Amino acid sequence: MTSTEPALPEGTRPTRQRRAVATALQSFEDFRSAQDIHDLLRRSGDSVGLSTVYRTLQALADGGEVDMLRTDDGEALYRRCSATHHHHLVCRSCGRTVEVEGPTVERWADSVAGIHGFTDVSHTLEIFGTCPSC
Amino acid sequence: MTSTEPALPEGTRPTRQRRAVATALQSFEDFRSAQDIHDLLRRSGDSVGLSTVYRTLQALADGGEVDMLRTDDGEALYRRCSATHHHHLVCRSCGRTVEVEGPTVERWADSVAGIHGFTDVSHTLEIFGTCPSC
DNA sequence: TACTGTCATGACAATCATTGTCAGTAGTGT
DNA sequence: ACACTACTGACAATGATTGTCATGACAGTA
Ligand SMILES: [Zn+2]
Ligand SMILES: [Zn+2]
Ligand SMILES: [Zn+2]
Ligand SMILES: [Zn+2]
Repeated sequence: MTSTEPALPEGTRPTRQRRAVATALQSFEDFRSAQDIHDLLRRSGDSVGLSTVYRTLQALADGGEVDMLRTDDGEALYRRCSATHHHHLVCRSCGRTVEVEGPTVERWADSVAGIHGFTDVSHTLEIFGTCPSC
Repeated sequence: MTSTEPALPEGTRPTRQRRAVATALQSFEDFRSAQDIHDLLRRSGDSVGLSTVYRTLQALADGGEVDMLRTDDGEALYRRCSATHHHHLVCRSCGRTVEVEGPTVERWADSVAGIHGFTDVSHTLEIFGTCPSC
């Protein structure tokens, strides 16, 4: 199976810049900031304006094509993930990330919300730790 | 049972300002930003410098006396919570917050991390939805 | 190909939560 | 009262993110 590039949002133009961002997202496995990715592109010769990097990442995140999480100090990090619903196990020191699934948790979250009468439910769940190599 | 004021960190002085912040935290049930709390204090006549509000909230959060979560756009929000480990069910429109516990989830998170060889594990979990009154 | 209307880009400025500075203030113990 | 610090707050600085808008690229049409 070939890993697929994040699909660009519907009704937008597949410009060089957007393609470059989508491709860059294929080149790492951990979560990176918009600025990291901007640097990555500049270094690879495929330079893209910082605003465009931000806009593209946000569009991809809105479309569910990439996952976004916030560091402890509020910075947004992005990562190309698989299409199915999952959560992350992230190494605090090197950033290595493993996708994990927890059907039980999903059910639990929905059920708890339901009991309290909440509708239109979503959740965020991330696990942090130190990976074996760190 | 009387709801207890968040305890000020060890080895610090119980100044008027810190007490004011701790007291303010008793006066609301939802998550509020440092600036919200700063306003609250100013309005109540118990004015405290903004830097001090930030510093105090961070100290309380570090000490586990208050919980902190990040909005979708990265802003830090604080709330006085109970002492036991729990998670939050938060109304996206009015902010009403319910503390929830999920022993199963805790175990699941630790177990998943263990399977992948991660140590020193922690996790974040929040549930969002629309509350009955919204 | 030339033309046209629209979307996208990027250099730059602006925002805004948060953090740093540091001289002045207020606990705390003697 | 004194001395020793920790604490405070007005203000400046930081830094990620967003807004601006003139210029450029795309797609469709003739
Ligand atoms: Zn993911
Ligand atoms: Zn690691
Ligand atoms: Zn809580
Ligand atoms: Zn509500």
